[in-house]
Amino acid sequence: MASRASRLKAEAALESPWQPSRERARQREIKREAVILAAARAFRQRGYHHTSVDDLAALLNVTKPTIYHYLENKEEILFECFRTGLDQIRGAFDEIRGSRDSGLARLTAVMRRYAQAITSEFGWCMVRAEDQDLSPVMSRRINALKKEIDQGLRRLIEDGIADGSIRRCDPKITAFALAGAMNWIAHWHRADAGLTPEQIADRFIETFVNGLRPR
Amino acid sequence: MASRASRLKAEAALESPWQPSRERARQREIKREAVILAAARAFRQRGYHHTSVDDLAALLNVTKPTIYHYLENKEEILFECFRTGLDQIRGAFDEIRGSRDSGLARLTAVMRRYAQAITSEFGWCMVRAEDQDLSPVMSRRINALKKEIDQGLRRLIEDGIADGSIRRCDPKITAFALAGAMNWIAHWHRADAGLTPEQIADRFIETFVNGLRPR
DNA sequence: AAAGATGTTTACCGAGGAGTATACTTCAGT
DNA sequence: ACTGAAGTATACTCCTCGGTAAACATCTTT
Repeated sequence: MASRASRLKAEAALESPWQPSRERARQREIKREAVILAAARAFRQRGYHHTSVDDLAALLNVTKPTIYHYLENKEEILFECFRTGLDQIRGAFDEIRGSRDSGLARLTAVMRRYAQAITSEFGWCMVRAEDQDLSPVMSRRINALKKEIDQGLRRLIEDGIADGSIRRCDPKITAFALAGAMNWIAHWHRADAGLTPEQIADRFIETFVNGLRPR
Repeated sequence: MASRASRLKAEAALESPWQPSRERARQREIKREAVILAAARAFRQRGYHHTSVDDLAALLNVTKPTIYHYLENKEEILFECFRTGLDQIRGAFDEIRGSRDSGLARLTAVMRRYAQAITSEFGWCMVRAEDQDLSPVMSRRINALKKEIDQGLRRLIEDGIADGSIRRCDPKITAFALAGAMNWIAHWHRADAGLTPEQIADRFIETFVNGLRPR
């Protein structure tokens, strides 16, 4: 909507001599991210549908049209929260890319970062936000990211089986179990009390690695 | 459904001189439950906030005030969906009450029923519906039920440790991991394709019991 | 058959909230 | 200082949707 003008502008940005000053663009980006962070917090606390754009604006000491100056609509706000969280987890996979550690070692490394991401401000959005609140296009983009993470987990499990660090098992179902346990952290974890993300991750790893049956 | 109704009618006919009113109360209960079931389906498919009471009414070929004749408000509809799902899981614990099996054996029995409940129509409501959509009073009731289930899992794990069927571990964190993996099934399971609840449960049990490390 | 209870509908209300038209303000570059 | 772009606010619009009043219909009891 406001988009046509700004899209055209964005396209022209590299060509035109009248680029907005670097500083201004930076400020804009900072503000945009502030909106997204405030939204992630509010969504986690009150839920998406119980947080109005006016609420967000009030949290940032501005008014609603200001929010719309930085983001197209409420859906885009949610999408960015979603994406930010998922990107953190994808980052975990980037970090172990090229590592020569065993599959299991790499898997546990990912799980530690995973736990951090899930307990971050954006954890809620990743886990609780619903497809239904996103347009089909955005929803597909999110699902692609989620699938990437799922495939990454399976791949690590397969690698672990291949190198002998992980017992022979069904990578798909094992990945589901792992992801489920991790994602669910967002439902019960409270930052103010209890275990740190690292502690949770370590105990989950212990649980999954050793199994319930006595050895 | 029709068969169930007529069976109940036959039973009532033999029991009571107040047969008509009994029958009526029964019909009322049946309709009330039909609303709840339709709601559970719709919530799972479209989400709570994207399902209006008018939508529900349309699904049942009635109008909105009819819905309100059977349930106080939309919150109560959600609450009943929630409760129905959670009760199924609580039922799993009732079934093993008094069993002399090992802790691990009882735990796996519960997990099988748990998987069934989670993949039922009401699975979504248990897992995805948000506290925020319930009044504090209802929310507390739901949380009490959830806590009961959590305590039940921990108890089984503790029993298993005591009787030697389960490795020494932190019951709290283990219960969280188990519940998380199970609850997450609601996010990826599609009834029309893939594994049955029993198959999922069995593979999860295998995963948790044996662990990732080769034995 | 009348009277009441139960069930269902039509037609409405009012709140909340997403999004916008438009005007005012600030600031960067000339 | 002047001009245009960027940023912000005021003051709306419009629509969805939860909930309800009151009438209409049907069934039960006497």
